[in-house]
Amino acid sequence: MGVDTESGGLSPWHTRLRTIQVGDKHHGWCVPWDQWGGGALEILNSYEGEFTWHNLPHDAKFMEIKAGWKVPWNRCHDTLIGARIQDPTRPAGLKPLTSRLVDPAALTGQKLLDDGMRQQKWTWDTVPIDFEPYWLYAALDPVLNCHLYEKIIPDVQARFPMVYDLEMAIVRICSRMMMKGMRLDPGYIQAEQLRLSAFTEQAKAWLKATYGITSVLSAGQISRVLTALGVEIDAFTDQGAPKMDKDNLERYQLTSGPQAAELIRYILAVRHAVKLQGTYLDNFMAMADADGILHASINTLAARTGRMSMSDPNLQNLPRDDKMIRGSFISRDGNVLITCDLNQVEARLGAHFSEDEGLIKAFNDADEFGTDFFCGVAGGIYGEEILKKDPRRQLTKNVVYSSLYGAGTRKMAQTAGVPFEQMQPVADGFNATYPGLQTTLNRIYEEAIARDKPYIVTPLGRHIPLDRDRAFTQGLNSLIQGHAAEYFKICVTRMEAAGVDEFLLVPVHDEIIADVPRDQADEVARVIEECMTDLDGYRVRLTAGADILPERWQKV
DNA sequence: AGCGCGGGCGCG
DNA sequence: AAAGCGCGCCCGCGCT
Repeated sequence: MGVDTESGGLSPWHTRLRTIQVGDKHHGWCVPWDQWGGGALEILNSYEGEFTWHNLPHDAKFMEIKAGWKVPWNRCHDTLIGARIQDPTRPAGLKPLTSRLVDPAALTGQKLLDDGMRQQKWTWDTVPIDFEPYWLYAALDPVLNCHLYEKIIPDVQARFPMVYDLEMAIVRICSRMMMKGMRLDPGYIQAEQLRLSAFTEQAKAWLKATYGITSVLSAGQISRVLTALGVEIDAFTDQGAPKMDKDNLERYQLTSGPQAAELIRYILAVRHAVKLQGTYLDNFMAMADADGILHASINTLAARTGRMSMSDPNLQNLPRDDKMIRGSFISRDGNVLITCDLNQVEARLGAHFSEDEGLIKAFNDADEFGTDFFCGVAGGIYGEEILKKDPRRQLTKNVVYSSLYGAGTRKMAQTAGVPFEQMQPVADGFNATYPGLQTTLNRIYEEAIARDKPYIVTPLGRHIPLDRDRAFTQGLNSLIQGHAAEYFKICVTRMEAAGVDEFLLVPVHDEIIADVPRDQADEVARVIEECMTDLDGYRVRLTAGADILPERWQKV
């Protein structure tokens, strides 16, 4: 049975459920929730077979929160998940997908509905349920979904069985995280908003009065003023516009006179303040529910590598070093927040996949003797003991990570902030001492481009497509990032099996945040660490470290 | 007014 | 021969 819902908007905490639709390959029913909701639930409850959805976690929120219906996860399929496993780069919306895989006519209804809504200025909340294109194509959705099911799910279950099982488990666990949501501290946020806007207003007034600059993001305005102040602009975007990003402005700041330097200092400070307030604080408040809980959306299969993404708002890119933004999130009463992240998981998987004896030994030594991995690697390159404060350690670290990402020596030097000539011997020394990574990088590239459409295969059997003209830089990184993503997802399913899934809040690529009653914190932190640890499944250990945060999402 | 894009910037 | 990977959100800008 195919199931779908229509609502007034995307968030069940801000909009209403309007219809529940059910259907099979030949019939679809569109049931208005207000009038006949009980009937729809009757249908769902009396059915004992398997359900198919397109973007189950989205509908699950409305079904559980608005309809009070418990999703029978073990009887549910998701054709969106299946489609993204088949090909993560293909448009995966219900209608584009159906038109491609089943019948081109699937797209025609969308246009009628769009035109009608535009003409009448209807939104998803106000379009009348009896507007024919609305109910007609709502009822069609579960029908299309049943056709899609046949094209996608058996194929995915046959070709990617472990990946599909893992992704369906993650959809279930992350749905629970979304419904739980994160608790905000509104007083704290408001105070920070006021502090930031006081600065921004004063600085903007100064920029306008002194230089006529009305926007700190306008490259045109800024470059004109800098030029007038004697700065020679020498960096440009692909389109030929003056490049006014942070790196270049900081460069001009160092080489220009005091006036230009002061101007740049203000521009960067305002940009930073605007970013913090606009991207983060304002959105936190705007998107919170009536109880001050923020239910950010998790896309469990967003990136082609299998990574998750988040939106509305994205909680995976909160500033890390400045504690202010993360401080907006607090534990529930009587609870503490726990964060647990995998230790250097990409570098460890790089060592694992490279099969390089030196890199593997460097990790094993570091784990066994509690020493620093990068000091060990640097020691191998330079043939002498390297201490943690030695600048050669940082250079080595840059070379290791850049290599995992397929960067060339030029980019390595740029990232490290050193001249090319200084980076070259380090890169050469690394490749001579630890040749496995280069060999693996080349092998993966050759294997991938030998295929009709280039792709790599992860240990779980996931296919990650590569762009042919970028395959060299994507290849090894896709394998590492892709397996890190699926390993992390496996860890999360272990947490569910261990019974701590009820505490989980947010997945951040290699880190999980949890909200735990204070008296269970030590025990849960230990369990989560254990779920993220694998001591013998790889050529190096995969380990994790948990921190208990007494109040806010801030390391102490 | 709404849309798409480029540029910019936050994270892992 | 040499080649940084993956996201989401904000604003300015040109276009419709």
